[in-house]
Amino acid sequence: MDNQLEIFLAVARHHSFSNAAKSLHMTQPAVSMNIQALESLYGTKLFERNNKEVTLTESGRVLRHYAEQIATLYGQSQQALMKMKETITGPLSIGTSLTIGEYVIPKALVLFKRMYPNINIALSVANTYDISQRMLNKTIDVGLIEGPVDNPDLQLKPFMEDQLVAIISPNNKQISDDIISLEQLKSMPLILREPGSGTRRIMEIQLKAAGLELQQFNIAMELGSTQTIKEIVEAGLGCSIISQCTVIKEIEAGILKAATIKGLDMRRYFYTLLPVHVALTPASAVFVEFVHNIKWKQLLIDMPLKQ
Amino acid sequence: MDNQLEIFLAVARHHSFSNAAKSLHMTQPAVSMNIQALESLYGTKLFERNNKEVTLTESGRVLRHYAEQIATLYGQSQQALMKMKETITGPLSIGTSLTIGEYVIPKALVLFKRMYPNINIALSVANTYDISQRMLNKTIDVGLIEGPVDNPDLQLKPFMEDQLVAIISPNNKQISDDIISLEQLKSMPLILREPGSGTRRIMEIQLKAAGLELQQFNIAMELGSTQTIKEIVEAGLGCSIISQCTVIKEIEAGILKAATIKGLDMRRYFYTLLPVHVALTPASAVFVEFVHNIKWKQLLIDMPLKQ
DNA sequence: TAAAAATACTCCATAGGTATTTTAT
DNA sequence: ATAAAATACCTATGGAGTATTTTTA
Repeated sequence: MDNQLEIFLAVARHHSFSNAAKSLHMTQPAVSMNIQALESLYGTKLFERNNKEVTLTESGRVLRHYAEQIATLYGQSQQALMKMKETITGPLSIGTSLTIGEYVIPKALVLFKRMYPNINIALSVANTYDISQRMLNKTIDVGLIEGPVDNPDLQLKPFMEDQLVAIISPNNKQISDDIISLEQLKSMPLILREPGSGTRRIMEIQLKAAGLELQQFNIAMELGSTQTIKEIVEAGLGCSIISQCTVIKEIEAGILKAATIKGLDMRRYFYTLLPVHVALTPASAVFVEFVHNIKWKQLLIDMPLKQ
Repeated sequence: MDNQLEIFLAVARHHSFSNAAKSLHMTQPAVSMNIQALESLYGTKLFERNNKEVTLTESGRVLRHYAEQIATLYGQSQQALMKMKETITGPLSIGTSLTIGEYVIPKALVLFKRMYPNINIALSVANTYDISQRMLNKTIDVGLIEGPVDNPDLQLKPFMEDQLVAIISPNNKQISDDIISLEQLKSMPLILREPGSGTRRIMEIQLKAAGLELQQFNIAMELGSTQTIKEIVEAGLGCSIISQCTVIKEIEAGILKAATIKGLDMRRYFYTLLPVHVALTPASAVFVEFVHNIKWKQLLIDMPLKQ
């Protein structure tokens, strides 16, 4: 609801600016400013401040009367919209590629389930080809994948930008500035995802675009598990090239260090995969909507949900 | 009221983002963004956009139901607070010095009267001494003055910062950068307010502080009318030193050019003048409150009310 | 192709934080 | 002296504007 009225009500309830601030998870000066703004908006003092007690003025009491009604209406409107979402029910089968299924979707599903509690989600993780096949079999409703699928019965639409980054141990002092050169990369043991994975594919394409071959690098290992790669890099046994979104938490925590590769454009997109000619179930429709409109950056950074 | 809901209602009413934008005096992209923000807040599409028609979704209709109630409550709260202000009545006699009475107070009084329609204001303009005398006679309730009054029965409190600036004709190409040096000032015919005026007093004090005397300047005229001074300067017959707040409009319009004087701190304050031991009438109390809390800068710049 | 909405990009205002001061008991 | 609110100052974010692109009837 209107934030200033909410602050006003909190102050009225607590008889204190500082306590209201605490309850609202903001600082006391911020509360003061908001109340002053309201007071100047209405042209009236709303609180009497004697420094042991904050009490409503007569105008303040009048405003509280309305503010409380407004607050309950906001609450009711949210409940009503929530109710509408509860009417959307049914099973929803989602197929995702490995990276998305492990690192991108989990947090989003929590949010989605909170919004649509009566949609029952089944998530299966597989490679891009399998997902496209299941889509055609109609064993999944929606696919979330990293790369292209060439099938006239399937449609792709990007929902999120990702970027491959080089990751190294933060103990490695050679790399500064969050930028790494191709020469530096060649000099280090490289740990990669297995051939055929979406991540690997993008990397090969981009290297080719820059006139390079993987053979020129010192490939130490090829692994099917993102988690294993991260642990090996963390142990200082080499560097890897990997989706940014899989290492956000480790970078924040200082466990790993990420660097963009000079001269390479490592951006790529994640896509929703849908059948072209089949009508969506309501559950699928709202899920696809949701996936395309959610603010992924905020979600992945600000919601460090234990995975 | 909550701005986003207002925008939402406008779009619902107009069945159009662009028309809603016009009615709200904002741009179409701004409206789009606000609706998108609401939609992502509630996690639901609120409008169906087919490019000839914008219609509410079912969720949108639900939200409208509540938004309309919220809107009327906001309106009612304002009316209720307004009613309270209408209960404050009676005469209010204000005495001001020349600059304040001519250039500062008029716009504020319009606002004040709108807030407290049943307070009847009498404004008299006089010099600081006369005002202090009338205060002691109790022929005025509140004084607004530019300088100090030394009387134990009267109290002063600053309510606004002002600054003296040099003003010249914009045709004068010698002065650039909005800064003028004392040497440049000495070389020009100077038109001043009469001795004894608050403006003149401040200027003399500041010059003395900088080790200068007025005799060192080329004083061409001494006038009791701010308006006349402005017109003479506008005609290019010299420069003057005058309250910034008296020339805001002319500077905006490019009729006059203002410059701060290098090396001099020409700030000064305007004060409310009240009796120390006399209880204020409600009308006086709210007026003094009003004068101290109003955002003068915005008022003087943004509200070019024909004076 | 013509309208209306969405996007890209830039800039400025403002909201909120930290640090400090003022106030009142 | 102490606790609470106000103020000063700063920074970052977001909101709104302009210009442009996309959409779809």
